[in-house]
Amino acid sequence: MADEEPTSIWMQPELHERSGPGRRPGYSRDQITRTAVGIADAEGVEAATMRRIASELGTGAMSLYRYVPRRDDLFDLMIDLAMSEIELPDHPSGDWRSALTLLAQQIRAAGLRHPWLIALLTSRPTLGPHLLRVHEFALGAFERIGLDIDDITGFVGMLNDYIHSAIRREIGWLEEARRTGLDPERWKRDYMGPYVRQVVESGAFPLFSRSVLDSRTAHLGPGERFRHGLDRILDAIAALITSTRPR
Amino acid sequence: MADEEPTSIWMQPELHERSGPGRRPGYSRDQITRTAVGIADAEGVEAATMRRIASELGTGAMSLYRYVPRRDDLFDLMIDLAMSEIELPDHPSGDWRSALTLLAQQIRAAGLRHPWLIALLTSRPTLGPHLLRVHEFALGAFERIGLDIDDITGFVGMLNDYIHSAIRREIGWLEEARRTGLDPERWKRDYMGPYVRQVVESGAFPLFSRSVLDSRTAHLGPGERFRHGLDRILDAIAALITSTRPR
DNA sequence: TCTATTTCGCGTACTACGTACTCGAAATGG
DNA sequence: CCATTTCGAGTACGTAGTACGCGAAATAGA
Repeated sequence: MADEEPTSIWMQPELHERSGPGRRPGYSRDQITRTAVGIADAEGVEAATMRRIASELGTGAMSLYRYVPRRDDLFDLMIDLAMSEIELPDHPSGDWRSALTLLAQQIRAAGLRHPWLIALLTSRPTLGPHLLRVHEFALGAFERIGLDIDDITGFVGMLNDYIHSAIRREIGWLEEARRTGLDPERWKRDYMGPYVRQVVESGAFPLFSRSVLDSRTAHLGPGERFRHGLDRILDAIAALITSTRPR
Repeated sequence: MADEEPTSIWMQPELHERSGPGRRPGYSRDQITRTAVGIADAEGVEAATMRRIASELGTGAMSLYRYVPRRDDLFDLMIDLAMSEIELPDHPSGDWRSALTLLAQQIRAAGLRHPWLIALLTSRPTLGPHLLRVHEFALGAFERIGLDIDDITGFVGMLNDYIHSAIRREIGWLEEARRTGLDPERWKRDYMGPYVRQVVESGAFPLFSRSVLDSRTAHLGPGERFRHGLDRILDAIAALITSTRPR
């Protein structure tokens, strides 16, 4: 009857078990979302088109619009499905560093399993229930040591900023290679490599060049590098905690 | 003759003043990029289509492909044009904190002038000359106090993570409102507002709710909030510097 | 000045996207 | 069994990026 009010996907009820006449829905948001995630994992988020998802389900593209108002809402559902895979205790236990290290590694694992996740997550303001659950866990880790809510929010923000950026750095050029259709090794050697070499050899950016050439951490595996940076951030937060709350 | 090697846009020469027969180019990468930036600033990056840019220049879409191999390369050019507006001394002077504060505020100003900048910058690995210049400046601020190159890279990364995320937070939902076609006030009240209210009232996420309701920093203006978070990060870096380099 | 050669401008066209509209099919309550 | 309601999905529209190809323009050499 009336226009659907434009509001968050989380407020709009799913097609339900009703009482009353009429056909029963043959699909579900969850089923559609899982299909979309499967395609996006394998071929990139840009392959998860409405037509493609529908054909994977053996139906027509327009059928999906009975379940999801717009494609962007499907992105929100995909994000939250990925976040639902993050396994955390009901409440942070032990010291805050180990709780947040667990959190960070879970998010990293999800980000590697779903290379589109971080890009979507940071490109739209979304607040699905599982994202809220994870966020609440992070807030809880700091709350246990009695900090002000604004400080907590700030620290969780710092941590999130690092986690997201580090994952992006880890998969960024892999994704770029996939998008441009080259295999990653060729991309690095033929596409970006020559340009970086020219920049280095030009001598115009000596510190950048040193960071490319003289890195002692280059031998670290990706997981170790992530962990190293994470420890750095946690050190920084620890320092801020002791300095802002000496009373 | 031979296929154009797929390589970075910065390696591919512009159509030039040549010697030899043939027509002279009537446009330039710079002119095309400035047009694209103008459209993106006013109507969002998704409005800066090849057709639209071309029609703004009074020509056809395919003409642009004489100057830019793919639309993605145009994004790289747009990013670097925006970065070119960042004014910095040739070398960092004074203490590192004031140098980096200047840097951060310049980047924030550019990010507000060009609301698409941070989204593009963090969604693709790009290294244009002006981005390198800005990066080199940040590295230089730390180099003056005699740090190891890996530490410098880490600190600059921390700082960049904050700057980008903070700007994203500042303009994120404004951009989302524009994308969905609502005016920002209605978006906040009608779209996201009811959902957040429901989440808060459900009581399921008490710390998140407190961060929404009890924020003492809510009265701060955007610039002050940015500055406040920036000082926090610089404090954290300062603490790391004294702890990793007490010798 | 004429002409051969090179390069630019850009019209046409193809594929693929999101999604509005519509209506027949299906399933249930009475 | 039928009236009512809801789902499934085909068709179609507008808009992307961009491959292809050709006529127009401009210069170098004669």
